[in-house]
Amino acid sequence: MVLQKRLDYELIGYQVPKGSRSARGKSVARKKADDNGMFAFELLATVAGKLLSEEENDLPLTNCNGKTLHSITKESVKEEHKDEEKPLKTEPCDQGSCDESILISDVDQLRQAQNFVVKNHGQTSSGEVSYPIFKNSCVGKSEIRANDDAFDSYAGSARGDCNERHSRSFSGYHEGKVSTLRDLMEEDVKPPALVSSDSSVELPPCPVRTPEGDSFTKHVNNMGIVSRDDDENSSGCTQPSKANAKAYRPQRIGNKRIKRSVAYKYWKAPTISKDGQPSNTDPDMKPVYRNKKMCCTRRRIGPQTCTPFKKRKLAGTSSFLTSEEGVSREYISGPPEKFIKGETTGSVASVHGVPGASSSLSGQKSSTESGEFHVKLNIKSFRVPELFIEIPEDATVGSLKRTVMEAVTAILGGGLRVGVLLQGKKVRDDNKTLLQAGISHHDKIDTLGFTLEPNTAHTPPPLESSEEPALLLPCDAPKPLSRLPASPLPNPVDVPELPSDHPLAIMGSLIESDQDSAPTPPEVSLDKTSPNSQALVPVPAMNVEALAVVPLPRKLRRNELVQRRIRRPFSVSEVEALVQAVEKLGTGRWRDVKLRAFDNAKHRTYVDLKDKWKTLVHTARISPQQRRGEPVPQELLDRVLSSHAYWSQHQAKLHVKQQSEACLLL
DNA sequence: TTTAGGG
DNA sequence: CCCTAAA
Repeated sequence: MVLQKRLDYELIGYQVPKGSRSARGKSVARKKADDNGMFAFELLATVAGKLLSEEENDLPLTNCNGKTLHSITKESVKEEHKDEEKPLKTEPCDQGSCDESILISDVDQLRQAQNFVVKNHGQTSSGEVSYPIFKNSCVGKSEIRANDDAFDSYAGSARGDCNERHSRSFSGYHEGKVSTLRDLMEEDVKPPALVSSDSSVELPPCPVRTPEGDSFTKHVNNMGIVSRDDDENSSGCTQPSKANAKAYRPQRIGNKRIKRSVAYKYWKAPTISKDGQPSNTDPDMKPVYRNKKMCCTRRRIGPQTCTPFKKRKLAGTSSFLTSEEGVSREYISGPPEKFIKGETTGSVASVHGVPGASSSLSGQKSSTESGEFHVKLNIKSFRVPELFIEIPEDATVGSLKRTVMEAVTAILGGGLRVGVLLQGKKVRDDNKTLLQAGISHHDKIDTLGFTLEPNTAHTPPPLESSEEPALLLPCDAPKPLSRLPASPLPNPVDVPELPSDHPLAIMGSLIESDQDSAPTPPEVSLDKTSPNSQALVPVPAMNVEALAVVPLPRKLRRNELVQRRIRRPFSVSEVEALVQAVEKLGTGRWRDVKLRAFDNAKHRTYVDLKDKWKTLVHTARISPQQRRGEPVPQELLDRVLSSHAYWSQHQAKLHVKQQSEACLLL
């Protein structure tokens, strides 16, 4: 099963500092195969945030060739919303040099913290999601593979925001100047091959016209993340970014492409612009172009800040790896707070996750504090613990189904409890906040999982301790997803929403489970050798990796052992044998009857035979219309009655005799 | 363990 | 079929 998480980021675009060359290493952030793709976004967001923070003020952008490019600031972005036609202006770099090292260090930090692997782009191996962040100073690529469907859905949702001010998505401004998560997002969507082949730039879903320069569609040449689109022609910096926006006029490849375009939020200009005016003062976000200085600042989104911008949320799911899943993916936009803190610029608001629980797709503006993140977790399925069922081969499929159902019911009948696992440890204190529990912490979030445990309360404590956790949902999931065999349960468990302080916290947690609709669990074994069937015995799933994480209390299982035996209706032949034996031995010698007629039928105990006789007598006394199940020949029933009468009398006689004897004794 | 009955 | 008191 898959656990889907939604993380909301605010980050949308950023201005690349002139001096930032750190990007030039063609370094690629690659996430481990088992990691969630979300990290890529985080990384991007972080980097972007760093860039922004470092260069709050307007910075000139240069392409690989050193040519000054148009710089885009948040403000410009804002303006652009209003006036799309307005071209961006190029600015000289006022600010001091930007230190490239910053970026690198950030990446390193991220890598350490998040287990990122930084590699050259080319090193990405199959099975891994590669997130090339910087191809080189001039060109950045982002490649992420994601499910198209998911993306589309996301895009669609984003689309709704298009009309709203500030909500417009832009993939980039001026060539190479601005790269956004969107770039990544888009790239992600397409398979690598497609990406590479596709040179066209994607437009925002909304009816947004790009100005001459198609600012929206442009990509940053210089640094940072550049969408592949730009790249297509030039692999790397070799290709100078096009200063002319026109050159980059986006091409629409298809609806799909368009849909994919992700809406990004714009950052509001920092409170203080270069000119010294607070940019955010303008509630309307009136666009202002500053030729010389543009402010790139991030604005905090929060009630207090009254962010004018609407946010768009990118949804990303950790399930990137498993495209086949068809799971909707959500992308995270915006860097974690953690990273934000490091920002130096005072005037700049840090990028942070969108607090609001508002659906990412909705594009609603979140009113929540910046510190709050909402994550949506969706457990699509879960795996059923192993069940061992012994059933005769002549049993019907229907009986098998019932048996399985009984076994499952026995396990789950008492209800389920949800357990939260963090790094394999159970979080027991329900009152803790996620932050307190450490879920918000990056380092600890790698593995967030859930367990579904049988509710012991209802189940009487049984005998042995050999139980295992009924259901354990491992978080790590990418792999499991792909290989889930599964047997899905009819009803997936849904975990609506888990708020988390940090979106990333949950990233690591991908829960997947399998569910198999099949009533017959894979584990079911049919014992052909023995005609007899035994009761169901749930086997602990401890041996399963996924399940092994946390041993659950063993008490739960007891009643499984005690599980009711499988119902095995007597066949006519059995009835015949029974009647015959009883006629000879009488009622009251069931052990002898058993040995005589059912010695080889291990699943028929003398109690069973006695019970059957009882029911036979009852059946014989009722009208045929009232009888159920396989009809018993009337002839047998007649024998049952006669025999019953005979032996009853005989027994009575004996009883009387005994009594009389007793009396005599007295 | 086996019986005998109620559930 | 289960559960159990009684034997």
